Amino acid sequence: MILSRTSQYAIQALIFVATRPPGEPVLNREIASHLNVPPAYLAKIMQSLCKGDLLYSYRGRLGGFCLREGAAKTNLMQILLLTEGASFTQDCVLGLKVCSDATACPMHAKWVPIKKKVVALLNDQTLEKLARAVQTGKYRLSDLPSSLLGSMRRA
Amino acid sequence: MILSRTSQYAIQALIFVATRPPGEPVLNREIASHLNVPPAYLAKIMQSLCKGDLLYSYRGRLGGFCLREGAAKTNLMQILLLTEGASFTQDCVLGLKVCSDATACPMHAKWVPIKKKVVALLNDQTLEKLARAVQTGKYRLSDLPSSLLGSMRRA
DNA sequence: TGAATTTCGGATAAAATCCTCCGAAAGAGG
DNA sequence: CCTCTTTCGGAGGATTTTATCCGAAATTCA
Repeated sequence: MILSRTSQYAIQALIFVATRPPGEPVLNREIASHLNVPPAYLAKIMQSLCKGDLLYSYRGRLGGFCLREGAAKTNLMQILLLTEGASFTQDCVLGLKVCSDATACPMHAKWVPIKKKVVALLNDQTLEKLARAVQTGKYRLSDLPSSLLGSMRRA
Repeated sequence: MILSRTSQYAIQALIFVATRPPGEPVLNREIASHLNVPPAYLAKIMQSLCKGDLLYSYRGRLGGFCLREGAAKTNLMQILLLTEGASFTQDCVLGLKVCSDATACPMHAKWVPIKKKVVALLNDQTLEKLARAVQTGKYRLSDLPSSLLGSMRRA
């Protein structure tokens, strides 16, 4: 409904790294298997997150990825700017090239307040917060073991 | 940020047809040129809207597309069910296969209320309402003439 | 009947997104 | 030094989405 797979993988991976002790590099392989995501594809995404200055990468043994200093304060909006591009929250819902308060599509007036809420939420949710939510055990990043899948789907 | 091009074209086209006198078929060609949308592609979309029981189609001279009786009361959610599929509002923001109140991703709790607002809006906006908004002249469906484009972009 | 017009249906092309592969570079440890 | 491990970078494949084309069927009108 909203995010590309690339964005979803990027956010998941960053949260996962944020749950790990800072300074200890996490392997791409480890992240991918924990998130159940294609490793080779994730590797590309991790690369772009390095270029976006969110991660450090280290090669060789003891290599892997670490959050950059301060990156724990990164919010989802900043991540999505990297993965979805700047027009992410700017585009018109109906796809008009120009749609502003001055001249708008028929959804504009009702849509803008909702979009503002979405943007506010994305700005508010930092890796730190999200990682903590996972660490408490109340929320999760990985898929459920298939043995539990049947019972949970119905919930 | 939210809708596929197909969905955007579908909604635009339906609103446009809804602004025209009911019972007078509107040509695909006319819709496409007014919305500035690829005609051959729009034709496919119109076809699927016919199969989704939103439109009638007539072939030959005096042919074209009309809203089905009662279709003016169609809301955007119903249209998107046709164009995006049923999972449109059900999928997890972070892409987890299972994400419910019982076992959720770390965004779930904050995301659900916003999603509810989006769904409520989509349910509330009918073709009738949207067409009327266009007819008053306050809102528009077509792109701006390029002569005005420069001044409006800045608004 | 025949000509013109329009949608229908299927095949196909183009572009974007998602994903894989592989050699090279860099680092760790023996 | 060599070997092993990891990310890097570029090329390429697969799938989905977006878009085009064309012959056939239906309809109108002369």
